[in-house]
Amino acid sequence: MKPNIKDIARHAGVSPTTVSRVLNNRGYISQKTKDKVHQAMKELNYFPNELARSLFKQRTHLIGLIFPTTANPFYGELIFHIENAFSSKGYKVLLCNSLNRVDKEIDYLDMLQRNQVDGIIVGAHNRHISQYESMYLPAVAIDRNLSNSIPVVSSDNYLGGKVATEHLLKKGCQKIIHINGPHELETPANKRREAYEEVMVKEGRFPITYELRQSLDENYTKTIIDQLFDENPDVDGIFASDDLIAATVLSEAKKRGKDIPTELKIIGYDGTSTVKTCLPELTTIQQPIQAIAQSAVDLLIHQINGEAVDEPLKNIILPIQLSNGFTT
Amino acid sequence: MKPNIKDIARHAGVSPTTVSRVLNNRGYISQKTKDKVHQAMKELNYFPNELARSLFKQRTHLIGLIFPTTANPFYGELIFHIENAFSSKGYKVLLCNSLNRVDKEIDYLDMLQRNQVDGIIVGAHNRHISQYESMYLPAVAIDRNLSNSIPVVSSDNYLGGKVATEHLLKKGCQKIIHINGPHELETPANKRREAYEEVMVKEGRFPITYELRQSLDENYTKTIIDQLFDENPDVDGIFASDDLIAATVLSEAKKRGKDIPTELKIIGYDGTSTVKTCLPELTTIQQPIQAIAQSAVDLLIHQINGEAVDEPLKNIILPIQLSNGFTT
DNA sequence: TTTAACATGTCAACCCGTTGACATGTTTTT
DNA sequence: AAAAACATGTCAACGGGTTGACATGTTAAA
Repeated sequence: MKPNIKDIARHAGVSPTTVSRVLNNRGYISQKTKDKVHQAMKELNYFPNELARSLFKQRTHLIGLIFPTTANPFYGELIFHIENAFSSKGYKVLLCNSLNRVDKEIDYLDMLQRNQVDGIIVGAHNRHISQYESMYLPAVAIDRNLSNSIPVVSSDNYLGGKVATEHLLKKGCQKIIHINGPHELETPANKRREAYEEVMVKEGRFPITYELRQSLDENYTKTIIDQLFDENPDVDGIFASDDLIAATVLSEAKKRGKDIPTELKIIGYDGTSTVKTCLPELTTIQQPIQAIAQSAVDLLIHQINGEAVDEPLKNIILPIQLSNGFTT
Repeated sequence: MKPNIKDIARHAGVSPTTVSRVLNNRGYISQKTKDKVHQAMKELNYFPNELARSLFKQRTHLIGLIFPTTANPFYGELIFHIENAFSSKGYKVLLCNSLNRVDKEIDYLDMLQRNQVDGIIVGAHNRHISQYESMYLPAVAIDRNLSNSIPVVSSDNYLGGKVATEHLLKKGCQKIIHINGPHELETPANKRREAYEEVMVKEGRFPITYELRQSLDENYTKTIIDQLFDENPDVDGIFASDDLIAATVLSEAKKRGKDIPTELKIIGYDGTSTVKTCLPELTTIQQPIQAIAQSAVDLLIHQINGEAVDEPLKNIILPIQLSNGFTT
């Protein structure tokens, strides 16, 4: 079986306490003893059992990440940066793909607490989940209000929606339509929609928002976009609430022979490096993905260390940037 | 502090053993007692400590995933399916982004073993790492040989390279060039290159492979592609070893005013749904991502359950598919 | 009425490493 | 020569659950 600390002690000819002292750099130990112990660990292929250590220390250095899915490039990149940042500070990350399903999110939350994670970062979107309120656990939300006490990190979604809409207006669009995800989820996209609608109204335009409900049908998005074009043959500007929707709009528009950007201008949202590589021509609102990740990680570690979260940190809003492409 | 099993016992007016029996469905317990215990757990917000359970049971239901980065859509999707499959079987997943760096991979491997994971799935690419040989731990590799005893799951990379090359030939390309990642890494792309080179030679053509070394420079890929076009103004077919490279080729070609597919045909590799959404027109070799994930997960759980891995399972090769777009 | 099956309790050992208290001996420093 | 620092050992409690052994009492089936 796996060797334990006693096996190492025996093999190195010292006491278990001495091994523990070497492992934790406590008290006085001679270099010779250190070497002997390290040698023994190597020879027996010993890995200190973190379960036992964590159990005693009441600290796991384990973080739970609840996100919709790593399959989406925005989350894939965000999670990458989050894991990176945690890893460099000695934390490990448990990955949970909630798929924006309430039942999954609740199950994961339960699982993470059983596993004694030191904290969680939640970027999933869902209807309100009450569990977060009674929870005693350091947490940071990304782009979502989980409870009064849980700080939120996000980029400036309202500004993003505003900049996108104003950009299309400035480019001369007469009929601008917005496509958005499910309204009932607490997504940041709602603020983008809000901004779009307010800017439109302020400019004396009539806002039209198409809603994409959650669907298992692969072609659902295409169907709705098709419908949008059928119902609005004169549309000349589309603001999509994320780049993948924008990409679908783009290809559907091309199918219909619409010239981009003369007949139709398109702007997306997110600006992931994946989409930038695949569709460098797409105009989009770029989120500061790495900065969001870093802020969330710092804020969580701050809490884990028992430091208070001052009011200004309760709601961190990071700047977005217009990334000008050829689709507008 | 967090309640423990004794607190629950006291609160429910039963013995700790009874609580444990309820928790594990062991022995005889009346419904009334079960209810009392569950009620107490709810009231005290109790989460059974998995560390303690795992420590005793010598089983964590924890799996380590070592992959280059979730930021890449291929890995993002693969990891999504892997996590999904594990989650449905009661396993949790520790995410490690190795960035194809040997030092990171070794550190993660160490960390995972300290954390007593039940097994690991490795999809990272690197030079040979000897640690895998001495390791006593169920493992599955994706697209890479880690050691003699560790089974490998992959899609048919040789066939993929062959199909891609033959496809370009069939479409009438006269000068086909291949672009590939770093040769020194043990990547599946090497088999794609091998197939390309063999098919070319068999057809009496001269194979030309451009190698993309690992680089921190964002524009490095573009630079090499630029160089490729400069050095080969007559190139009329490019087989890229992944879709993101293909996408870059596509946009660089457009910049040079090359008409796709008449002047230049492009074929990529991977066929992730992200790229399919962004670039539906791209011809590519589609990997069965979900099937790869499922096979790897099944195979690992198989090993964890102590069942032998028969010879045919040691090297699972799944079929690829040509996804015909408009770039060829 | 006897015998199972049911229901719950007590107790201790175990999983593995950590830590504080205390002891003992060796060096090194004043 | 005395005091301080260094080096290692022994021992037991602890973190939080699990499990087997054993005891006792109740209820239901034979």
